[in-house]
Amino acid sequence: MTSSRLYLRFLRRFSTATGIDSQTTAYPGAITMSKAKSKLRKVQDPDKALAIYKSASNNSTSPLSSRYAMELTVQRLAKSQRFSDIEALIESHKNNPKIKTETFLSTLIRSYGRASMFDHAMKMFEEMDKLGTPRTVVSFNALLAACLHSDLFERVPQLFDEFPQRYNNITPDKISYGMLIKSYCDSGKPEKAMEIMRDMEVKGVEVTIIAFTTILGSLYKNGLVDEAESLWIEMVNKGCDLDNTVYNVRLMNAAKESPERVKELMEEMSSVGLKPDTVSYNYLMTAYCVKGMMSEAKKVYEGLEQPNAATFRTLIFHLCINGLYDQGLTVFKKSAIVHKIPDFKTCKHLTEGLVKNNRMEDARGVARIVKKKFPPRLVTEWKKLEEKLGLYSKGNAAAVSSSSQTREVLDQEREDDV
DNA sequence: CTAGGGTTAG
Repeated sequence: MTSSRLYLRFLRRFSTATGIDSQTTAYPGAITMSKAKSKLRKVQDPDKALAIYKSASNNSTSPLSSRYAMELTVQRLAKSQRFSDIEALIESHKNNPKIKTETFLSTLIRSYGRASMFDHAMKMFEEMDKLGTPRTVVSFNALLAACLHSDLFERVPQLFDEFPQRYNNITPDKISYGMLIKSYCDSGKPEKAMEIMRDMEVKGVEVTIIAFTTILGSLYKNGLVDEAESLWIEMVNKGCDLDNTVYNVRLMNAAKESPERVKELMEEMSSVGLKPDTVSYNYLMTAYCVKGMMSEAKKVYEGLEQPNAATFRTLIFHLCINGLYDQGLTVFKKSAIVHKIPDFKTCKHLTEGLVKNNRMEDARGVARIVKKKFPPRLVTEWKKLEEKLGLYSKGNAAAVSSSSQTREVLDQEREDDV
């Protein structure tokens, strides 16, 4: 279920916001914003996230890192459908004198977008006159971003038509156009996005590498490979400053073909002076996975300095598909230690596989980690699965302690909590 | 002191 749908459901149930103070405890000791960020990344519990954020929010710090910390906090709250808390948190920033600067206010608009609360984002945008904040393309772009993150693709073209007319200080720029392009791509209309691109060329608005990348990815995803290839050629001929992300989009498509094709493209990347990154290697790993070459896939994983959440999700999922639950368990433990455990479906696969192989103790070990790491809503869901699998039914109840392997992971967790 | 938009779902 998307967070925007959850939000709509929430709206039907509640009409007023509640304060956040009654529900949170102060986090002991002030910490720096960068410390807060690294703590926030590890924490899923929305109350802990709020407490960490509050303990850092009063320190003098760069707007960029405080924005990031706020967005992390908002995302944690959103996962638990704590929309009134999100509102209270974001609205509390209106007391900051910086609210009169457009960049600061735009950050708040974007944060609402992170929680799929587009109506709140819009309300903040409309309040700008009252707050005395100038309104230019900066806040307009923030509003478009909030719209995209709220999955309201069809509203972006609408805003694009109406707002520059309504507010004479708003002139869409290359980034506004980039988001218009993305809205069409997200709604599965890359042709329409191509039209906008041509339109930009006529109007003399720069088509950035990011806009190109958006369209390229959409063409590939919609199976328009020939169109994608000719767009790529066009980009190269124009002398576009190619970067990792655009190559990664090409690798995404190559991964559907073969590992060899991926390696070929990665070599091309290197030859133009780019260094394949974790995302690039993830596509190589994926290419091996879809061919069932799991030992090759694992080699790619083991060679990674910084495997990310997608690395773990993809590898564990495919190990499970291939019945390699033991290896899946090992990789899962690794993912837990670095706070990047896979999604619900993958964890479910793994646990079911372990149960099927009578590895009840290991299955319970996975379950314990999952319950510690998932947001509350998913934990509820997870407990239903445990019930169904009979994870703690009699006969299994004797061994309530988790296996020594998974206990190590949880011990590590406790150290992190201090 | 000029942000902000793009890539991984099996």
